[in-house]
Amino acid sequence: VARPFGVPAGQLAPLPRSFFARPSPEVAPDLLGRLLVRHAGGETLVARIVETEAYEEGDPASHSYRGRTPRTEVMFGPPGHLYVYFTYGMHHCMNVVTGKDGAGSAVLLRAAEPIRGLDAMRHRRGVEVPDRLLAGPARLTQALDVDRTLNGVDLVAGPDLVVARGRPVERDRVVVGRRVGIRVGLDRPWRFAVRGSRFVSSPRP
DNA sequence: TGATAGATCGGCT
DNA sequence: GCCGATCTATCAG
Repeated sequence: VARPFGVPAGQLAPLPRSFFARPSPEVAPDLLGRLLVRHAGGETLVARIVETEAYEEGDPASHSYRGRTPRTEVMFGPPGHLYVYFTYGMHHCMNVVTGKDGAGSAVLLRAAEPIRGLDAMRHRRGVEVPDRLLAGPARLTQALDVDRTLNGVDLVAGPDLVVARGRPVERDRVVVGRRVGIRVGLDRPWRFAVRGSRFVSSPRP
């Protein structure tokens, strides 16, 4: 079979919008094993998602909790788009918008396994070991050159960034745990990771 | 591995 | 003003 970017061609088809139009706790584990295909700097970067977190409307840990604001506008928009925010004065984090238009829910992408474009990622991150290139939400955005200029882009149509089919991870290969870096909403076990993957961020679930 | 401090600024109270 | 869906360096064990 043809392997355009180091993966079978069939895995590069974008996920349909209907995939994202579900509650985030349902979409988040289903994103594991999917591929991020990023076109930047004249080349194509590919990474396999290994860790995600769900954020819902009515969830005190979610940016959407206090309602619609200029920052969270995209989160309340139609599913299948990218929500990027800036935090701690220096980091960007990226989310996939989920649920129905108007819902205010999203899935934070926390870690991925680098598949293609390792050298470009190493260059942007200033790190050599593959295990550390994409292991954390801000590391992921830095390596893939994602910032607020990509806020709101369509992940189904592309072309800047696409979430492709990849190969979904079986339920018994998924670890569930507490979300990281929050002080409220800890009762919702909405962190999902590929069991045993060395590309997952710490603390390990 | 675990705990801790510092960096640095936009968003919202 | 306060604090954050974080990261890195550094120190202790």
